[in-house]
Amino acid sequence: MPLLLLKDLPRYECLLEGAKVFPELDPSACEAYLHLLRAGDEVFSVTERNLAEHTISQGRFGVLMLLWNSTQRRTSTGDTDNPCRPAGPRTPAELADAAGVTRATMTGLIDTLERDGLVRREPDPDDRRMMSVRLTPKADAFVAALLPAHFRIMARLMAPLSEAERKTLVSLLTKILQSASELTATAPVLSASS
Amino acid sequence: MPLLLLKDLPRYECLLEGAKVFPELDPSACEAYLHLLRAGDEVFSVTERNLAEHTISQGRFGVLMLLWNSTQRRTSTGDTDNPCRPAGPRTPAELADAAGVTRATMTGLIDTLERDGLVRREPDPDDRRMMSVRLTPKADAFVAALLPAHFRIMARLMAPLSEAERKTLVSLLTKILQSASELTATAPVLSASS
DNA sequence: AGCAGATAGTTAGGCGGCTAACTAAAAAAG
DNA sequence: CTTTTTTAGTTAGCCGCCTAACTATCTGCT
Repeated sequence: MPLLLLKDLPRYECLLEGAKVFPELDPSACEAYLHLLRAGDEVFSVTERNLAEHTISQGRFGVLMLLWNSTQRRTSTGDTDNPCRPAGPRTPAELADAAGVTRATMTGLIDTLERDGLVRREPDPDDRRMMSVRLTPKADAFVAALLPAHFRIMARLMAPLSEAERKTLVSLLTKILQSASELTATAPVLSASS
Repeated sequence: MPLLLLKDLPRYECLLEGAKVFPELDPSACEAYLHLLRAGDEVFSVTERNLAEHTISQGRFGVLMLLWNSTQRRTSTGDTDNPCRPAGPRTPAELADAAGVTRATMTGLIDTLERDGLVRREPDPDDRRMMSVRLTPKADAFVAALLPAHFRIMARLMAPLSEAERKTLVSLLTKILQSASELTATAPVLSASS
């Protein structure tokens, strides 16, 4: 997320000082929060820069990956129950849900991908409201050429962490993800609650 | 970072399977990468939703915070060397640097804040190219009213983590931040390197 | 059958990122 | 002292995100 605020994260002492003014300020929570956003944004922008060299955005890349997974499934040799390849060709609505964006946004992404010749829209024969989105051969080659560098960057980013540290990180992030989901689920009226 | 791809993160077995096809794919690195982006995005959107209830975006909130810090310093009782309040009133260029956005973006943010009466632009008397951006009293009250809930949300998000876990998380994220900076600094030609 | 409501996709308009091009002013070079 | 270069800020235009409103189609109720 762009503009995640504060290129230089505040020192811990400053958070302690802030806690004197605002009793709600939990310094260690705030520090973790800021580092999480900062690291996420930085990592995001590193991969984004790599993708940009191939003239594609994170969003469109995500759509290609989702469709590519579907393609793989279609051409795979019969392991239709493989949980790694759950679905077949996808509709804009499915893609939007999987990517976590609105359908309006997906329309725009598919527009751009189609203009660039990476994707085709085909009407669904059974339900005339629906469309099927498919990768073109050009897109297959494009993704296959792109992925090695993409994976290499992930490996580079995580290089300083041992396997154990990576597991720890994932488990900590999972806990945070959990509490974030709960905050999202419950009515967001925390203005006065504990 | 909106659209960070994949609402449901892939299972670890699927990453292992992918590693068979792409030798560059480091499963634990990829898992950590995906969790980091996912958690960062989720946490971001939780706070964003809270801010949106007060009709302000993360970006504009960030600008207000930067300016608010300056204000605090100006009104503080003489501790001019306090590292927590490094600078005085700020120019658009300084704000852009501190927030990590371009000056063009900062112009837009300040435009909106000024339109909403939270900020004033004042010409610099010494250098007629420069502007000074200052918070209005309305903005002071606004920020003071907003921060408690904001801090409460951070605390809620990090609630499941112990103090020790938070320290661990911060240190792991710091390592990742470090390697991300190195990747940013070195010419991003990793297509063929190790 | 016929109509109300749900669903798929698009369109319109706003915001916040970006780059690139521009203006005005200050600083540096000659 | 003029000319060139650098710097501060804005503008214009693209992209991806959003919400809200709209069209077309399908589904279900009576």
